[in-house]
Parts: sequence; structure tokens; C-alpha cells
Amino acid sequence: MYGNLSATGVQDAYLEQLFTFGDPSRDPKAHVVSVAYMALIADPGVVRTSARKYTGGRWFEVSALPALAYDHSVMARHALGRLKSKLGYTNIAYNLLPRTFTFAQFEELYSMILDRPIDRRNFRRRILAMELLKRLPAKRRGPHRPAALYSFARRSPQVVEML
Amino acid sequence: MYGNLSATGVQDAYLEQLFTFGDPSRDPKAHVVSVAYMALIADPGVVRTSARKYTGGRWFEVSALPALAYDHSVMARHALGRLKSKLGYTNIAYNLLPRTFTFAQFEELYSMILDRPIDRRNFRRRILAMELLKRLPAKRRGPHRPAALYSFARRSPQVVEML
DNA sequence: CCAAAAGTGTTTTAAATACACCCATGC
DNA sequence: GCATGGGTGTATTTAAAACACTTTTGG
Repeated sequence: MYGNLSATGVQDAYLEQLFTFGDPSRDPKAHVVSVAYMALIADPGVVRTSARKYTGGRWFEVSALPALAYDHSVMARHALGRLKSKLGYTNIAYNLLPRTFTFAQFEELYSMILDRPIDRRNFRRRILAMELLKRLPAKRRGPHRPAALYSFARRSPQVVEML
Repeated sequence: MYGNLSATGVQDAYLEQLFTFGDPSRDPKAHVVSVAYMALIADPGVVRTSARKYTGGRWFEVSALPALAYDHSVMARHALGRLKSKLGYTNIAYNLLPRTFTFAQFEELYSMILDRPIDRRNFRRRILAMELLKRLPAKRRGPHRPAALYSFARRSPQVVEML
């Protein structure tokens, strides 16, 4: 599922429903049922919104979230947990990378989200063997050895046993 | 989470939230948002309800469900999928067995839900090695060789990599 | 020629799989 | 003593993990 987020100005984000929170006591003022979604975007860009209520929105490192209202930090935990888990058996990462990227970028994404070091050679072997990525003829040039560019074989949700 | 199901008369069932369905077109008469849950019980027992709307409720094999209203068959698919998947990394099965059971019952449950044959020796070795079950001194007597009885080491939700 | 990131193989270890016979009981 | 379901071990295959050096480029 894809959609727009009016409070942040993010467009066409991959959306994944996480959980529905309906505990009567979660909001003291009223019984509010909230259906929490996680949005994945490759580039955070600028937080832009026309909604007056949400001006001053900013991005935070997930490891350094400020105190959030209601049970919203529980929602954030759910989101991170779901993302970590889905990295392991789906191609969900295509929503978090540009259309083309180097293998190092791909690996760094995994390492960062899973919050653990990854053995470059073992990881590379497994990923390339499962044909999750397509190697492109182009290379990224820069100050060092040129890096091969890759893109996802399919940029639509699929399950692939990966980790 | 545990709760009662007023439409079926089931009490203290393990409940797991599956998904929230909110597509405006799912009910032509009104925009209804439904939060779907799966309930697990060890013994289906009798379907009993005081709700007039649900008299005549029955149990069905999941492989032979009748046509259901709205998107309810999608919900049933979600439930089965979630159950299959959670069998593999949690002790969720304790909700589907009596307090004590033979290893054969345990294995049959897995084989039935996963809908594939299981190698008895390999399965046994793995399950017993992870200390998911407690072997009881008692045995079940019957027409054949007495079978050792087991119970779950913990009858509360926990994650354990199993399959 | 140096710094920096990209790229590559082999050995060891652990886990999954495949597979068939003996055992204990009630009748 | 026989029918029935309970219980056990080993060899093979496959996958995961550990591990370090060479290559290519720009400056």
C-alpha cells in the first residue's frame, strides 16, 4: 500500500499497517482507536506540511527519540520491530534506497537497521545468490575505486527468505 | 491478550490482533472499520451464544470454509497465515493443546496446521533440545504402548526460534 | 605513491535432512 | 502372538560462520 502523509508532506510512501491501539485508557480525554502505520521513504527530504497542528515537525534518530504523546513510543517500537523482521524475509528494503545503489549502501542499510555488524563476504554471497538485486552495467565514480551499481530485481512487495 | 467471544460462547481464549480492515468499499451499506482478531482454543466444544444474530453458528474445517460475508474470508486467510508463521518462532501452540499431551499430539498439531508431513525423529530432536516442553513423569495409558506426557515449559507467550 | 573504499575464496563448524527398525502394551 | 502406535541413532548433505588480502581509483 502506498499513500501520502499530510502531516509531513511525504508523498507516495510505502505504508504498512502495524497495529490498532484501542485501549480505552490510552487517551484520558476520550476513547480513541488509532490504526498505526509505518511509512518507508528512501530520502527523508524536508518536512513540509500545510497542517497547522504539525508545523515544527522534525526527523529524529530512532535511537534518540524524544518523549512522545500517548502510546506513540510503543508505536515507534512496533515499527522498528516490524522493519527489522521484514528485512529478513522480504524485499521491503527497496523502499529505503534510491533506484540504484552500491552494494555497500545496501549492506550499510541492513547493518544500520539490524544494529549489528555484517560480514561483507558472506552477506554478499547470499544476497547475490538469491537474485534479489540486478547488477547494472554502470558504475558509480568517485574518489576511490568505482563501485558497481545495483537495483532491486522487483520494486514491489515480495517475500524472499533472506537472513 | 485473552478474552471472551460473546458470539460463540468461547471463554478466556488467546486473542491475537490480525489486521484492521477499513476499505470504504468493503461494506456497501456503510463505511465500517473492522479490527480482526484470531482466537485460539484447545477444545472447540459447543458453540453457544446468547446473541440472537449468531444462533446456528458452527465450526468448519479451514480447508472447507463456506462463502463468508464481506471480506471475512480474507480475514480467515490472514488468521491461518499468522498461525502458521507464529508456530515457527513462538510457543503459541500452547493455546491449542490441553495442559498435558503426548509428543504425537504435539507433532500432529504442527503437521496439520503447516499442512505438510513432519519427520518424527528430526522434529523430536529439535523440539526437545530447545526445552520448549517439559516431560512429565506420568504416561498416558491406552490400548498400545504408553506414551510419555508433556506440557509446555511456559504457558505464556514467548518467542523461541523453532522451525 | 598513498589513502580509501571495492571486491573476492577457502576452511571450519553447525544444522538440516534422509532414512528404518525395535519396543511396549492391550486384547 | 499380533496389531498398533511409541520411541530411538547415524550418515549425508547443505548452509552458516569465520576469516584477510588484493584491486582500483583520484588526488
